Amino acid sequence: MPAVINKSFFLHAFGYGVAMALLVLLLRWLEIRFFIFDHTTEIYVGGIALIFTGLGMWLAHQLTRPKEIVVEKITYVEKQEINPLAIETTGLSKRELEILDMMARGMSNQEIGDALFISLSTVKTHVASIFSKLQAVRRTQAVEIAKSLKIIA
Amino acid sequence: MPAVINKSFFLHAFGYGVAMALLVLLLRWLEIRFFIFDHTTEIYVGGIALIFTGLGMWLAHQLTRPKEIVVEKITYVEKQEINPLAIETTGLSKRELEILDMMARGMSNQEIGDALFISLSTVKTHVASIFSKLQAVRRTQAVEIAKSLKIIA
DNA sequence: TAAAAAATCATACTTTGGTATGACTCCCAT
DNA sequence: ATGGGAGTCATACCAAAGTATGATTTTTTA
Repeated sequence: MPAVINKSFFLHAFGYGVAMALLVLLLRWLEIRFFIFDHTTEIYVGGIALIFTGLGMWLAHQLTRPKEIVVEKITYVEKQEINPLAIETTGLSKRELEILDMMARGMSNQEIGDALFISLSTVKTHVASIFSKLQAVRRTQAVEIAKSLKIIA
Repeated sequence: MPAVINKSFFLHAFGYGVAMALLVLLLRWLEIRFFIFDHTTEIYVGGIALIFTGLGMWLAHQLTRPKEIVVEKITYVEKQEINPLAIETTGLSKRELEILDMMARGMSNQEIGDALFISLSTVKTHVASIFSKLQAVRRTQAVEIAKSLKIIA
């Protein structure tokens, strides 16, 4: 709506201009009818008026145009954020999430176990649980799913 | 802004009315001077031109007064683009890159072989070559390295 | 055209990954 | 207090992944 306001305003303003011109012409015409003046001068003057009105508008437009432009730059950076809601949905526990993250970094089960001071068996159990919850059958697949779900970065 | 448009429009309309009245008076005055004091037509026309130029400029000014703000929204989206130069550096062949991409999508060696109509052995050979070139020892690691190098998306 | 690089396949072997099952402890919530 | 979830560990087995080596064919390139 606000976009067409100016347009309608312009139409109204133009309408006023036209109305004014018509009124002047009407007055002139009435005058002519009484005093029998030179028609050509009136028409000539009317044309001059119209032309210079347009010229004035164009001039003003040319003069004020650079001032009207306000540039607002908005920068959106798509972050690789995690989605806590998605984590809730999958039902992954804190430990599982931790191990999933380490898997995504290319660590082996043994390395994960060593880093977390837990046995390889435990890691395997967690991994199996992760696969189950993410409906994956391979760790690379689990990582891919997790990333697509924004569970991990 | 849109709420005050109608109000300001009426003010403008009133302004137009006053302007019209003044204009008519001015024209009358010029006319009187033209006929009574017998000035040249050039002066009359020149006056008309000046007046209507001013009118046009005023009109244009009125039209552009609600300072139309041009909002230029520039959106930067950080794309996960691939870096061809990095691929060059690693020396990965076209086939290896293809297989690396499939690995990243969680596919097994067998699945990759089936998809590319090549044997499991060939896939393994390619995978081994990929690991060597990316200095990885596991596929999850290779994928992580490849992604960090922007070799794959 | 000959050498190099890429792509293919195979066989044998080791390592890691993944599945299944069962069990133990701890915590907290009904 | 007790059942259930979370975390832990183990054993056993099979599948998949990864390593090593060698070979053939195709394609590229110097």
